[in-house]
Amino acid sequence: MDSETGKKQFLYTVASVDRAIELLFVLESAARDMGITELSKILGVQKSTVHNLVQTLMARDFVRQTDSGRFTLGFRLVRLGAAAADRLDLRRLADPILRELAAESNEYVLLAVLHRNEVTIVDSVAPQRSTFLVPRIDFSHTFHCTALGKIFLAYLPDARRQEILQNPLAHFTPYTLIEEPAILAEIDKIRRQGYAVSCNETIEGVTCLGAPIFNAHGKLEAAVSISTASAQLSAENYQPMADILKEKAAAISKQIGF
Amino acid sequence: MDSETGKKQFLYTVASVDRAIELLFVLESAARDMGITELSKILGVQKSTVHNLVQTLMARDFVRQTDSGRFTLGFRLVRLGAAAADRLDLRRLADPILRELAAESNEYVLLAVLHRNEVTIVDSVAPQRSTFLVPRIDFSHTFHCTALGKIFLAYLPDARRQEILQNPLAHFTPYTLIEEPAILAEIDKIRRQGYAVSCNETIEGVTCLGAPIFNAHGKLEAAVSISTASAQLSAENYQPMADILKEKAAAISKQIGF
DNA sequence: AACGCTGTTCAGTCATCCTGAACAATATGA
DNA sequence: TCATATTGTTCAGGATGACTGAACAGCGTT
Repeated sequence: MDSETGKKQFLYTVASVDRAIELLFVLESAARDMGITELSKILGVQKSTVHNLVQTLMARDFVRQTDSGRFTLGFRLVRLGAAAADRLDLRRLADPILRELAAESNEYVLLAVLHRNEVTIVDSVAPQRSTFLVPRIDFSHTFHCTALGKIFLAYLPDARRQEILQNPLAHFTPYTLIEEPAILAEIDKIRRQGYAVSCNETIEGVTCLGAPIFNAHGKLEAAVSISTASAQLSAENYQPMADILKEKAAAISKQIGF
Repeated sequence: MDSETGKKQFLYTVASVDRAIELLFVLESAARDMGITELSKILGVQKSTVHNLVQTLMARDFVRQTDSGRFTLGFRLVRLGAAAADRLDLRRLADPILRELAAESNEYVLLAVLHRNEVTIVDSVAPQRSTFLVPRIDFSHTFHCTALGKIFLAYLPDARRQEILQNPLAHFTPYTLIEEPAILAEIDKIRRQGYAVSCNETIEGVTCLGAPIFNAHGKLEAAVSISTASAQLSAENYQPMADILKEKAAAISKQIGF
C-alpha cells in the first residue's frame, strides 16, 4: 500500500467510505443499472463486500433497486446535490440575472463552474417559447467543442489549460475541432472577442454562445451560455446575441465582487 | 447494538460508510459550514474519527472547506445529484410538457416526487418574462402549506398521510393552516377540485397551484405546481390557470402510462 | 433436469478504523 | 502582552468490524 520510500506515512482516509464513493461514481458514469457481480468486478472487490456497501447505501437511499432488480443512484442524492448547489453564493447571486438573460435572449441558459477539471452545470433557465429543445448532454471531455468548455480553456491559467488539454479530444461531429493549432487559434479569438461560439461542434444543429464570469480576484469563476438551433442563429447574428450575453455575464461578475 | 432478543442477527451494513452519510446529512440540514469539533459532538464520535471521515470525503469533493476553514457540502455532489435525477424516467418524459406549461401559464413550474416523506424537486422550468422571482424554499415540513405538499396529502394512501401528519405543523405566515379539521377540509376540497392552492401560506405574497400526476397503477407518482405573485393571481382567476395545470398534469400522467 | 447466472448468507481472521490523549495553531480575553 | 480556551491535527495501540472466500438459494435459459 505505501510507496517505496519506506517512510511510514499516515493516511487519514477511511477505505470503506472511499470504496462506497467509488461505487457511486461507477453507477454515475454507467448510464444504466448494474448488478452486484458486475460492480464487484469493476471495483475489484469481493461480491459480498459490494453487497454490504450496497445495502448500506440503499438504507440511506443513495442507491436504489430498479424494477429489474439491479441497482442505480438513489433519489436521496438529488436533494443532497441541490443542497450542495445552494451552498454556492455564485448561484444565488446569478440566478435573477440568468432569468433576465433567458427572457431577453429567448434562449436556453446554462451557468457552469469548473470543478476538478470537469464542467459542472449549477443552474439552468429555460425561455418561454422553447421553439427548440436543447438535448441534455454529458459535459465530460467537451472542453474543445462546447461554448462553456471553450470559455474555461480560454480564460484559465496556462498550467490548468495544459492539464486539461492533455486528455485526448473526441470527435463528436465533422465540425469538432481536434487539432491543437486550431484550438489555440480559437482560444485567441475568444479572448479578443470576449465570447465563445460552438456551432454544430458537439451536436449537429445546436449552436451555443458562452461568456466568462470573473470573481473579486479577477480570476475566472464561472461561465454562462445560451443554446439555440443553428438554423435560428446565423453567424452574422452572433454579435447582438453575444452583446446581451456579455452584458449579463459582466453583471454577474459585478454581483460577486469583480 | 443487538436487541434484547439475544438472537444473533446479521447486519449487512458498513458502519463507517453509514457514519459518513450521516455526516453529509448533518451538513445538509445545517444551512451553514461547520467545524470538526461541532460535527463530532453532533455525531457522537471522536474528533479524530470525524477528521478522518472529512478528509476522505474532501478527497472526493463530497465535502469542501470554506474560506473560514470550516466545512460544507462539496460540489461533486451537484453532478452526482443531477445524475441521480436523470435516472428518473418521469423527469425525462415530463420535461417537455413542463416547458409547455411554463410557456402557456407564463409562471414558474416545479415537478416534485415524494421520497421518504420528503417533497423532492426533480425539475424546474422558468418562464420567459419573470415579472416575479420565486424565492427558493426548503420543502421540509411544508405539507400543510405548499401546493405540492397538499397534493401529496390529498392523494396519498391514508396510512401514509397520517404518518406525515404526525409531525408538528409549523406556522410560516398568519395564513398557514395548522388545525387538523381545517386541513382535512382542505384535502376534501382538493380532491373535489383536482388541484391545490397555497395562497400566502408559506411566504406572504406568493401563490401556488398544484396538481397530481398518476402512474400506470393509478397511484400518485408526482406533483406539478406553478408559482406566482399573489397580487397577480386573484382567487377568481384560479380556475383557468388550474385548468391549464390539470391538463398538463394529465398529459404527464398519460406519458408515464396512466 | 442440469446448468449458468444472479444475489444472499455466514464463519473466521486479519487489517483497519476508532479511541483517547497529546500536540500545534489560532482565536479570545484579561 | 501573556494566559486561556478552542480549534484542527497527529499518532500509538488495541478491540472492532469489514473483507475474504466458499457455500447457498432463487432464477431463467438451454
